Amino acid sequence: MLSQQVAVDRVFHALGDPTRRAIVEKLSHGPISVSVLAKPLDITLAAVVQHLQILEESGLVHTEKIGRVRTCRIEPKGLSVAEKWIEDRRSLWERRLDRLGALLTDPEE
Amino acid sequence: MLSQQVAVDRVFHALGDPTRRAIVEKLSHGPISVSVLAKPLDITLAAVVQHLQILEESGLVHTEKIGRVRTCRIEPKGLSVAEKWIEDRRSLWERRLDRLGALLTDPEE
DNA sequence: CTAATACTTAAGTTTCTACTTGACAATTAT
DNA sequence: ATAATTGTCAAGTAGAAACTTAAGTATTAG
Repeated sequence: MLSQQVAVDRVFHALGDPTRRAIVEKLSHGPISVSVLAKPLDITLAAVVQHLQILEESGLVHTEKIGRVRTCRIEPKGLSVAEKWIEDRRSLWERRLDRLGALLTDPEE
Repeated sequence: MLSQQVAVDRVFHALGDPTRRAIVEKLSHGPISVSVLAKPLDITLAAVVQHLQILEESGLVHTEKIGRVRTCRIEPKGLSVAEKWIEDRRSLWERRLDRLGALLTDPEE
C-alpha cells in the first residue's frame, strides 16, 4: 500500500514537466501508441518512453503492450490524487476564512 | 495578460517541488512570516525565500512586507489554475468514455 | 546608539533531470 | 528469409534547479 504522501510526490513531480503534461493532454482524448504519442513531440522516442515510465509509476497513465505496440491511456485515479490534494488545501483555507469571518461579525469568544 | 498556458506551466512547476508544496500546506492554515515558515524546513532561510519567489510568480502565494517582516499567504486563484487543468483533462476523458458507451449500447451510426 | 532580528541578494556548488546516442530485441510485413 | 516497424535499455551529456555561503540592508528592541 503506497503511502499517500509518496503518491502525491510522484503525481506532482510527474505533472511538473510540460512534456509530460502534453502527453496527458493527448491521452485525455483517447488511448494511443508510444510512437503516435511521440510524433508531434520533437524529442526522440527514447525520451518519450522515459516520460511514460515516470507517468506510469505516478499512476497517471496505464500502458499495455500487445505485440510490438504499447498502447497508453490515462488513469483517472492518478489525476484525482492531485485534485484531492488541491481541494484539501483550498478547504482548509476557506474554513479558516469562515472562522475568521464568524469571529468578526459575531465576536463572542 | 498572462497567457493561460504560461500560468499552467508556472503553477505545475511550482507544485512539482515537495518543499514548495510543504510551504503551501503550511500557508493553508493561515498567513505566516518567512522565518516562521522556514523554521520546520531544514534548509536555510535564503532557500525558503527563493521558493517563495517562485510561488509568488506562479500566483500560488501572495506576500506583503510590513516593517521588516514579510507575511505570506495562499492565493486561492493560483490553486484553481491547477484544479481547472486537471478537471479539463478529466472531463475530456469522461466525455470520451460516454461516447464510447453510447456507441456500444446503442450502435446506430 | 548599539545590538538583534528579519530578511535580501549574488555567487558558487552540487545534485537532478531531460535528453541524446547507439546498440539491441521482438514483432509484423513483404 | 529479409526488411521494416515498434519499442527497450544503458550510458553519457548539458542545462536546470535546489541549496549554501557570505555579505549587506532595513527595521525594531534594549
